Amino acid sequence: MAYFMRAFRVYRKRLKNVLKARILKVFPQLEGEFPDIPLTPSPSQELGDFSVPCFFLSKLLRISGEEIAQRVAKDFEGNRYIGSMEASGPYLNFRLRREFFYPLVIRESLRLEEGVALFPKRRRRVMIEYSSPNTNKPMHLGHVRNNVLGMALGGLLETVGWEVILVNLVNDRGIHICKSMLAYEKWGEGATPEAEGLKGDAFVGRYYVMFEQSLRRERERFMAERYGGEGGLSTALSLEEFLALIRERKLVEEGLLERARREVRTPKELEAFLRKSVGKKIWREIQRSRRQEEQRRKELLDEREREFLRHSELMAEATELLRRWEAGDQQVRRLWRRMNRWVYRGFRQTYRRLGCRFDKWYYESETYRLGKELVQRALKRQPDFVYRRSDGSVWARLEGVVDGIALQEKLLLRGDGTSVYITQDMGTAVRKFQDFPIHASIYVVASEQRLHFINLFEILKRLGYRWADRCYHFCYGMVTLPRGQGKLKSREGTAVDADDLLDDLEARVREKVLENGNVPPGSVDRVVRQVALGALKFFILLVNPGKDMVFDPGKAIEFTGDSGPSIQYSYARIRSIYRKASSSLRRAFRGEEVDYSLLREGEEEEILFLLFRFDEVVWQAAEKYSPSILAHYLLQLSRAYARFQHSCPVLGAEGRELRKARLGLCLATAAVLRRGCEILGIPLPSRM
RNA sequence: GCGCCUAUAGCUCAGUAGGAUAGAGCAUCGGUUUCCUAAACCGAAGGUCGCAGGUUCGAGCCCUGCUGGGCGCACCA
Repeated sequence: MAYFMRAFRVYRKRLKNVLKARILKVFPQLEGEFPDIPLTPSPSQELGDFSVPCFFLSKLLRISGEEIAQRVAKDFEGNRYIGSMEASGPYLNFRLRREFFYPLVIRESLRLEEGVALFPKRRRRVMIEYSSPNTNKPMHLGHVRNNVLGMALGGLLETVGWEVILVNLVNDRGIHICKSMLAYEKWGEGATPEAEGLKGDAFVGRYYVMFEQSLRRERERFMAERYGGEGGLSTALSLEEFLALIRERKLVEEGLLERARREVRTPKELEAFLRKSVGKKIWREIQRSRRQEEQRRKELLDEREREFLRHSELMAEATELLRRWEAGDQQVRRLWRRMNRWVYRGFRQTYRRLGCRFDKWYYESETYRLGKELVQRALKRQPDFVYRRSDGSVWARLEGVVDGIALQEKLLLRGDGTSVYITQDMGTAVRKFQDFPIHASIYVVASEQRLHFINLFEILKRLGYRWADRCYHFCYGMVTLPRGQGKLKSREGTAVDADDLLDDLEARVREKVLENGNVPPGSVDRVVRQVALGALKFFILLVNPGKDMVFDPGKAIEFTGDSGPSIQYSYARIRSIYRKASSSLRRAFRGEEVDYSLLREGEEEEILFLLFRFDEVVWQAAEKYSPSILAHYLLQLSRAYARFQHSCPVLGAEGRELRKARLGLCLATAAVLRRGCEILGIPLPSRM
């Protein structure tokens, strides 16, 4: 018995060989330079099971696809694999022999239930860094996407044979942590998460928000004092300001402006109004003026912000804490350790809920100095690449174009010798390859950091690390709130907290579970957790990682339709059928031959052909780093199963042989759903 | 100002390395339960695939331009 699932691949190979032989019989001149056959599922069952678009040979043969298809199909007599062939335009459609194909699909799928691997081991290790939270606040929706994608990617790579090392690089030091610490020192009055009945990370996050709020108040006072009422100036122009700007620059006639004033209520509407009413040239001029004005304001605001930060007492205190932390001040370190412990305790709970696994934890407080040494060494050994400026700062001379992006000089050490973000990441990258014999290193980090990683990998490459081009930034899009609410801002407390989200989902699931009453009381809690998690994860995994996604906390996650619970539901119903099957039927199914060619309904066929694609889908999802491919497939299978179950009775089918065959189909479907969900990190309850 | 990403049904998303008539779900309207879990099933309606060109037997997918949206271009992380 093979230790991995290979029958599908062998079968596809044979199928192609048979097709190739047939084509060669008709076109012997193709011998020697035969291209790979593009085998695709037929668009509809009426046409056939599989199709080959014959364009792929028309260049070689210099015959139209139509004629090729016709000549290949003509007088085909059938063989062990293929029953019949038919040309339809340039497509060669054919049907498989059921008596051979069906048992193959079902038996092979059932082996998944016995724990058979999908692919052989590759004896290669890959490290995946994901999650990487800051320890000053709880994880929010953005982290949830990261965690869910990280785990799913790990599952996929493991499935295709990699040994996967999952790591978390915790950002446990820096000014943001000092902000929480300062607020706690000032206003905490010795409170603890236990005393407040709060999760540790939520507790600490509260002080971070407190700091930011006080800072905002301080900013407002400062701006009001220094700049009068204009303290609250914003970058974007208000309607009045926009109108005034256009008048001041005499860009359009007074009359038009008056009309605009009557018809328009917001800057956005004014924009639309003007675009319609003025010529292209003037419109451009307006756009340019507006941008100019906004740029001017931005610079002004930035200058004022810098000025404020220089004078801010709170910031001064936070910076002082950071300085003492770096100097190893015992008291500060004690507080830091204490607060971080609280946070980790909270994080571990959340990770447990989300089903995250980490094989190794890295802490920036331990790794942040590593990069400095690299820089110092490069400064000596590669002066043409890494050099010091007169102000003491150290730079990398990056140039050229990578992925369409022109590289620029990059700061590696500040004038005072301290390291910056990229310096730390350089050190950690090297550390990873020292700690583990890994072949590749993947970073699951949001797309806003694309440039950072391009720079990082390029620097490592220039420093002579061969593995630099086996580092990969798995970037995923931002999670945004609907209706232009923009980013989730944890500072302002507008972020959707991961724990709150799960709590909310669980409450809704619980209601439904209790209402349905299919779950024994002792299992309700577990099932509720599984279904809520399935809903959340599936919602995220369904979306292509590269794309931004809109998350509407109120509406986004439904338990109906394209959702995790709908897949869990299909699975639960199969388990239910199996539970209700008589023991004699189960025995017969296990012990006797089953005639799967009895499965002749369209609904049954649809499932069989989907099952047959499972290994390919997983392979492709892994190859493309795209869990959404697998997620969509599972949904498709689950839908097909629901249709089948609606129209084909299993236990009530006519005849014991048909009952056996259908039971096999159900269990094969369950096996594939289970394995697929397992890969993605989605739990499947057997009742719900 | 420069660069990267993106634009598919009212909304949220798919679209398999150019291939047959562009698909799901939600929402809307209509139907299905003495039957293995109605978190389901069936049907209707909904589209100039942002706009304009180009490449070829063929383009939602590739190229060019334009427009809208997101992100980036820190001695922040």
